[in-house]
Amino acid sequence: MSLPKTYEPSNYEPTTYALWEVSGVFKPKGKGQPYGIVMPPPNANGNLHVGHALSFDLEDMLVRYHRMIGEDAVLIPGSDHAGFETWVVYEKELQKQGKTRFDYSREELYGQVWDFVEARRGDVGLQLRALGVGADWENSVFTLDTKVIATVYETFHKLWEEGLIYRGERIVNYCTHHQTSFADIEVVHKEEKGKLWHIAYPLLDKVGEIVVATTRPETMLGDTAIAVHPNDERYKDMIGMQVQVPLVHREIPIVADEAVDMSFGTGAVKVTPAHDPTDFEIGKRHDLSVVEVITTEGKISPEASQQFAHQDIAQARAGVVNMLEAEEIIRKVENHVHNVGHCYKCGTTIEPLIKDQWFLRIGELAKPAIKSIEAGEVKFVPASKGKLVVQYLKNLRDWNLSRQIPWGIPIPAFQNEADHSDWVFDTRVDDETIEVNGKTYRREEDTFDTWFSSSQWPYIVTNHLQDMPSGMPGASLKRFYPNSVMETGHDLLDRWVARMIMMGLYRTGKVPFEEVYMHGMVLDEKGQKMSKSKGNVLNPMEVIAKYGSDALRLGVIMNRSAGQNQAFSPATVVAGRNFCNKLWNIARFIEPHVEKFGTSKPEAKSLADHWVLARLDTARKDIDSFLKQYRFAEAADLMYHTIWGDVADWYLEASKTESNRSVLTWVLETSLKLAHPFAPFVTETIWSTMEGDRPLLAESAWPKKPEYDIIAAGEFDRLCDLVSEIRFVSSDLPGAKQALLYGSDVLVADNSELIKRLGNLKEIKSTEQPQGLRLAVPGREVWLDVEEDVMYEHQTKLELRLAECRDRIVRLQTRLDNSGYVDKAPKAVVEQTREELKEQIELERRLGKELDVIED
RNA sequence: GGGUGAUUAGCUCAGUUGGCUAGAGCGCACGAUUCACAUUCGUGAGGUCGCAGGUUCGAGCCCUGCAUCGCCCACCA
Repeated sequence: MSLPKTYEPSNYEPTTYALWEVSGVFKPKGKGQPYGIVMPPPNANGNLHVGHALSFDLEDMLVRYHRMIGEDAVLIPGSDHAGFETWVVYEKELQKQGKTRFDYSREELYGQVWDFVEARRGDVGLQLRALGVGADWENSVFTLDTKVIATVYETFHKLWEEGLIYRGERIVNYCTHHQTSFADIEVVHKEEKGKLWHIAYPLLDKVGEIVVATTRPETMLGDTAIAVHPNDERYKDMIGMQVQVPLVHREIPIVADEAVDMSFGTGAVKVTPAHDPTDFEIGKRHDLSVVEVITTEGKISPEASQQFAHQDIAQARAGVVNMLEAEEIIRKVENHVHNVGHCYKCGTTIEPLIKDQWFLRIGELAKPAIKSIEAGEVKFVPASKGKLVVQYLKNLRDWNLSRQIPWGIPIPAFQNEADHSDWVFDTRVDDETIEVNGKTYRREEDTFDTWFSSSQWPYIVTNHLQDMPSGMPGASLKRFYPNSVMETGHDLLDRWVARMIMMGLYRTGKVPFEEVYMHGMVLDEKGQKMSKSKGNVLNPMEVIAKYGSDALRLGVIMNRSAGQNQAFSPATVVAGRNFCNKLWNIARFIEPHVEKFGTSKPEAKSLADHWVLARLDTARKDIDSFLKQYRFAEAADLMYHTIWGDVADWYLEASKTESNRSVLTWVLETSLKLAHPFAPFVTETIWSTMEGDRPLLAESAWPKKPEYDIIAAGEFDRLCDLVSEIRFVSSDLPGAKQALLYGSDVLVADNSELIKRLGNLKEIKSTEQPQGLRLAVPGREVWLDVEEDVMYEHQTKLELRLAECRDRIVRLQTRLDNSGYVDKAPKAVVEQTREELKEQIELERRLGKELDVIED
């Protein structure tokens, strides 16, 4: 025996992967129906987690399957510079060295982070290989590769030329710790307990005051108006009057604006355009001046208040409240729970600040995307995600593209030193200043939001926009746009998938992919979200080291449905590991019988032969259908049970009585093929151990329908029914093996050796004078030869079964007596019920006879 | 506040045009075993499918309401 007793994944996985890689099987062939998946690029800097394992395993399964059914399948890998994510990690490194970002230029920092990432970049590739992910490594793309930057610049330029890009002072979400702004989507809102202060502002045009309610009294230093609702009777008379801001004694107007909610607080709101998005909008409508109170460091600015200058926000708030109390103009303080934005990395409260940023107008881009999705040009699995994304696209506001971090693609824009409103597009981003038409322009120091480049990933990776002669390396990838399917986590629906559809349509006029499969999150064993801060992140490499890569794959895909979060289950991984070992031992059993591998044609002789061919063929068809519907867990489950149950437990056991080399060979080949997408390593390892000239399993063809006789296969089903009944009845019987007696029963007569082995019987004898327990199997004339007292013990069990059987008969009969059912249900269903009833009546008769014998 | 998902066996979960006695893995009980595999084999126990109504010949699945848990989105100061 050339294979050891148990499968040890770590002994084979690396060499098996090398086999694939050397053979070039993962590269596109250039002919056949294109099937391309672009991998959501993992962060180049860092380790994979189990969620990645799920994602990449699903992609790999799809690609392996489509390759085997003859398509030109490719998985194009990549890695992500992950702008902000990586920057956060690197900034911590800087901190350790006692440095900050301000000690270096943008170029220096970019270079440092590049080296930092480069040193760890290989790890991700190794981890992906350990997962068994068969990707086209030569065409791997890094998100900062020249071709990426070039395309991103083209896109930005096109958007600029078409007026879809603008630079504007807007309220941005600013993290004072990371010193950068964020897109709305990157802000995490949390409920916080705060206070609602009611503060009286004295009127200047008449005696009196107007009371406003605020959660942020310190921002009153920057108030430039009070706003009320135009329909609010309480304040109608005051609209247009001037009031005085306490503490700073600025005169500001009372304006009417529909954005004000009459029912909240006092119905009057202080307007601080510099630090609140709504206030900013009100400010624009009423042409209010803007006073910035809070700096990018999160301190009070000296321009706003000498008194509170350089204090942090909490301190200033306390100070302001104190002074207001001293002036006796706080009318009321309420407890108030409200949502506050936080940095998703460090938890710092996000400050809405005014900054000059680059924005992308979303409206015109979102419309075609919505239309395409609604027209079904992009199909979502699960379908509900399509509706969600449309909802999201309809409510999108303009996209802030600017990030104040050096690790990213520099924004290719320059500002006229003499005229700050004059900006030009230029890609010479390495020059701090450039000359255009005799004027000096200074470069923008900000970089793009990572998702701006990521949103263009499908057409960049496939070189779709590049003008390439067909022979050129990389030109062959063009046929993979639009991608066949985008497989990614449902958490990226908004920030990535929606944007890819928008940008894909914008640049190429085509949707970037035809289908989207969204997997759910892999939670920890207790069902909690995995996160670094909780320390419950599971490294897939540890799981692989313990159980093997295939076991991990089976463990994460089984028992899981699309879009649904689910806890990681070590028990399922163990089940996967055991399955691999089962396959291994199936191979060990069949190996001595194997004829030439790779060209086998099964010649079925016995009933079992016909049956196993039928079972594998049916399984193949059903796996096809499951995989086409992205029902991975069901496909894997079917594969698992067909191989373990049908092949191992029935067919191999049967072949111990009568073996058929050609069928055994085909069964092993076919099992390996069906299992390959789900367990690539162990199947390829076994495949390569067998005799015969043939390609690697990974490049072999998916099984085709073999020749078999459906009647013979059905006969074997009858035989299995009999064996199951024998086992069921004898499991209760005390003592040694039983003997089976039969009357005129051809199936039993022809297969007595087989039945004896499978039923674990002492012997099988033909008899004219039956005795013992008559077995209640429709169509059979068989008895278990047992002593009388044993029969009495068995009586209760029989009675129970008889009762159940009668119960069923009543139910079936009632159903058939119901004219509504007979008239309205499909004929086939009614027919089935009739058949069922006939069978049950037959069973009842047999059970009755069995009991009669005992009672006599 | 809006949206969305979940609720099925002791545990983790499948169950896609409504149709046989609701399934899997793990766990549990009983039994087996030199001859592919104890990472094994055989047998079994265990479920009013969250609750209440409705539609239907027929509902785990469709409709309405309720309850509990989760996730996402959101500029009520």
